[in-house]
Amino acid sequence: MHTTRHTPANEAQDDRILDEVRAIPKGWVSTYGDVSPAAPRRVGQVLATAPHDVPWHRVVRADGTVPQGSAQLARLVDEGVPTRGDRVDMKRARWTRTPTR
DNA sequence: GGCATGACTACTT
DNA sequence: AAAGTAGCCATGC
Repeated sequence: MHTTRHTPANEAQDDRILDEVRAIPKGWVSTYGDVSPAAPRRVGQVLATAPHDVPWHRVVRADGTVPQGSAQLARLVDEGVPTRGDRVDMKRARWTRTPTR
């Protein structure tokens, strides 16, 4: 099927990633693995160049640590995300998108 | 076209 | 609990 269309990478995949991140409610967080199980590293690379309407700070590591340090943690705390020291309390803050629909 | 890099994850010591 | 190792996808040189 003609492989990729026109531009770098599967634009669709990157778009889907951004869409997932936009869907994370305020006060909650998601993990790279949740956004893209097959390519968690891809998520970070996309977020690095993502538009400002994307709540990048709501994406954290699976163990609750935040890649962007205090800058990111401060935003999360400000939104009411439960934290434990310098990491997010994943038991309470991890958000799973709405079930298959 | 091969090799290194990155906002990762899971498994093993 | 912490550190090391291997696996993963796409990008850039």
